[in-house]
Amino acid sequence: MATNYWLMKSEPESFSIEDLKAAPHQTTFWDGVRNYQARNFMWQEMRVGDRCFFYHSNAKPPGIVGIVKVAKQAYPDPTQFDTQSKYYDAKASLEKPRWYAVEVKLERIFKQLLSLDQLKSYPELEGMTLLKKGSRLSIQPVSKAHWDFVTKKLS
DNA sequence: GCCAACGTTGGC
DNA sequence: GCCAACGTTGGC
Repeated sequence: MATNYWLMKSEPESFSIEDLKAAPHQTTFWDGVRNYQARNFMWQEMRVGDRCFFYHSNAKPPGIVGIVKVAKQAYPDPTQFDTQSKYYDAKASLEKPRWYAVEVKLERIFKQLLSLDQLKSYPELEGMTLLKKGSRLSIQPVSKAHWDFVTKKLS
């Protein structure tokens, strides 16, 4: 099956790409996603080996900072069952989990980030979900053309 | 810290 | 099933 491309947002203050670098096996479980569209992408479309841009949101400046790879297919997010967690969801049950997430592994950190301003400046990236007005989706698909363009800029 | 855009919840 | 109220995201 063809590899798909994605973009995943994280606020560096809660989890940065440096945190991922320092994590055991440079791998992390992408828990805490509580948006159905984002969940559906992880749960139903992401496959092991898919690659994702790691995007720092709410950062100075915001931008793409690296690439991660899907290391494990989606499974139920345990934080939804944990009453101590801020991600606890009373409407979720073990029999009927609501929230799923994948594991990702660090692939590379770019020497310099590609900032949101830069991304906006390229006509080649027109139509990219990230750049659409009002787009807040934290997990989003990236077209192969856009993926190739960005990785070429950063190579 | 502000606030626009968006998603979710719950009363009716 | 509508929609107002509320909460969240995320750039600025």
